[in-house]
Amino acid sequence: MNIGQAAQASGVSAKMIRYYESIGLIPKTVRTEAGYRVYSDHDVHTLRFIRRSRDLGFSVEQIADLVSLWQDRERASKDVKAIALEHVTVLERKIRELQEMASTLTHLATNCHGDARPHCPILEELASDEAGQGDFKPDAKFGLLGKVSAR
Amino acid sequence: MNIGQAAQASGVSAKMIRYYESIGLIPKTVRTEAGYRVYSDHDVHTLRFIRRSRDLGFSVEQIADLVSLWQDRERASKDVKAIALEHVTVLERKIRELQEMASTLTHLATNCHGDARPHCPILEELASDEAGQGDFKPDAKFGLLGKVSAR
DNA sequence: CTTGACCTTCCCATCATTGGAAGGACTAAA
DNA sequence: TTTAGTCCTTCCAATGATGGGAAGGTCAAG
Repeated sequence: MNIGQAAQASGVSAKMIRYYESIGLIPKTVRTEAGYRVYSDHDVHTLRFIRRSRDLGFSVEQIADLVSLWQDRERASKDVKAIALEHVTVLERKIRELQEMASTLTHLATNCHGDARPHCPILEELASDEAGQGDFKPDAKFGLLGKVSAR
Repeated sequence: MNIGQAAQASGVSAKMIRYYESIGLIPKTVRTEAGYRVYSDHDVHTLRFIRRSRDLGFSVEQIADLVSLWQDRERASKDVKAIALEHVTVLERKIRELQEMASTLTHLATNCHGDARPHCPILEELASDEAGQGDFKPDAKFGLLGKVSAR
């Protein structure tokens, strides 16, 4: 099976398959004489596992751990559970941060007439000198907005 | 006031102030003879407005619009409200996506013994051939995970 | 033998932010 | 006045996961 077919069968784009190979998430495949990558059903199964993990928001690093646990028949289920729960913690923090933003904005928008006049509580809040959200400090890098999931 | 002081006073890092200037979010400042950027209290006020907007998860592009509305005494509050509500919509979608991930994972983790034995429903789910989450497809680029807010 | 669909590698862009290097400017103390 | 230390400058790179696209090789069908 070529990379395109493996992509279709797994739901992981050919681009990403090559990327995952380049970073070592999946092993280098066999190649045809012409240099084409060749995939087995087993490889597709692994790719699907990876896609599922991405859909649940796991990072590539976590996925690497999950894949290796998956392939380890001696694994302890607590190791898997720990990764999952750790991720849940992160997800919940992000959810709370987003909810705080949304509720603040919803509140401000509710108090904004939304007409042709210039008076606007939203701008007033953004421009106010007070602390506003107080100590609200999302985790720096890749904290709240932006990429939440793949695909 | 130098850039470092403006950074402290506004809560926007010196790095980001230079960046915002480079992309045109804020105008180029006056410079001293030696090339140092000089900031006024008014500039700091604008920077604080920007930081607040970032804290609420607005993109730089949206912030540019907000700043220009802020500085426009003829603005219509409905234009501001539209930006805010549009953003709320996006936030709420992300929240739903994250909640879906979290609840799926929590459910799976609940059914996982989390002991030294290898049996693990989490891995089983990730490895299963069924659709699993069905048509769950977060918006591609910067969909759900990752950067949710600045700072 | 040509056409079109596929594959290869390589580089670039995204988004906001941080880090660091190399070098100049300024300030306070010796 | 020299020196140390802190600030400033610009420029380049990395982050994380992904897509876009160019330039060129391969393959199957007509």
